[in-house]
Amino acid sequence: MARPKSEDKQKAILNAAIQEIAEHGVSAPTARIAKIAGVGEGSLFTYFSNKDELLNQLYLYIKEELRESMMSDYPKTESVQNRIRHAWNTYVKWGVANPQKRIVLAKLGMSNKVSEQTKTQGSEAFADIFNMISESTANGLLRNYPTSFLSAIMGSLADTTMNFIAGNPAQTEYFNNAGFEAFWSAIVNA
Amino acid sequence: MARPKSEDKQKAILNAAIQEIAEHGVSAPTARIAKIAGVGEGSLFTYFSNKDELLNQLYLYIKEELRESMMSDYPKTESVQNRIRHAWNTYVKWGVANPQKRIVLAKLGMSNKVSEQTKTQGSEAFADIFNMISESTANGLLRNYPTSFLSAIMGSLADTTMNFIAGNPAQTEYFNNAGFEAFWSAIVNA
DNA sequence: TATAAATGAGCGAGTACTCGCTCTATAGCA
DNA sequence: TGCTATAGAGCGAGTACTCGCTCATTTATA
Repeated sequence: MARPKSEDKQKAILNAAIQEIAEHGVSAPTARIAKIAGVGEGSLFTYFSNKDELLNQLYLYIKEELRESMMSDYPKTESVQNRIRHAWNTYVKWGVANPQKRIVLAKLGMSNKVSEQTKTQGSEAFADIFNMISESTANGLLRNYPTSFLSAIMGSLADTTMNFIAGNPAQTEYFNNAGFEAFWSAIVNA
Repeated sequence: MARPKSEDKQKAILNAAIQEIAEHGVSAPTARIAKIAGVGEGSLFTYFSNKDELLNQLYLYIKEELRESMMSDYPKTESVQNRIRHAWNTYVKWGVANPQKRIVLAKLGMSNKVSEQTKTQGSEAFADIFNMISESTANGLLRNYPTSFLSAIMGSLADTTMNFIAGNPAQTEYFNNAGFEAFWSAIVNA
């Protein structure tokens, strides 16, 4: 009966926010984000009730994209090592291909503008990987650490790996392999 | 011939900045920092020419304190594994004892207000550890990765460990040992 | 035509930093 | 050992600017 909201504009705002926040931090002004998105500043507030809401939505938007990247061809039937390797590879590949999104995720995570609830919601998407690790710990294949600890180790070593690839793209293969080797040795039961 | 600057006030400002930035991020207002330090806002600018300068000095201030913590009883003559373990233990201990400083270091590091030069200067203090790792790689004791990569692995695994200890202080010993075990397995030559 | 999206000037609450002033530790002198 | 001149620390109201957000108006769609 009236003018409908446009999904395109919502995404334009989110993508503009990624650009601006990657470069200038979470304090990037809404005026600038709107300008880059090609909408009026007022419109930003018809799609997001306030800036905090935008930041929380942005966090979930990026996490969801990452999830799709990692899960689209997830090899459910292969060995645990192969599945973990697949998760590692797709994560690193995504991070290298999307440096801004990776930075924004990190900045948002540290910003105390993103609520705990949002963060929890963001990790739920990765339940498959979480469960796989959990089962492998029970098997005795992996060290008997809490699953959340093993996941966090994966995250931090993958992040470190991506940082080195970002600083030296010619060595992408080398650092990806070295990183995984270190990670696997760290978690596998000796 | 005139009134001398007070080292106490300078430190009061730096410590107030730690408190405020840990809680509210690098955008914590200078007015608030000055108030908590117990000095006039104007005085803040006689000790630091602008806010960026304050942030860079703060970064070095914290790094220096960390260095002292890690190096004060560094066992130069012991085995490599013991020295690395000592570095790990003192780092984790410092981080657990100084959660705010650890957060501030992370926030500053991500903020693009701290210059590359400052960051370089901040890592120079840890040359001893860097060299030890470098020699141990040459020995064949550690995996043949770039020393900077091995150092980064240590940093990120120690950080992850501290996060888990922070969330579960009763398990301090457990996570410290588990973290080191994972770290050592990750870097030692198989 | 009724409704809601779209807009950007405008608002008030901050922001980093300045400025004119006061206060005080020291140097120099007797 | 006092006394004073002086550089510069200390201060916080003021300044120019930026921020998130609103609202009156215009535009597009069911």
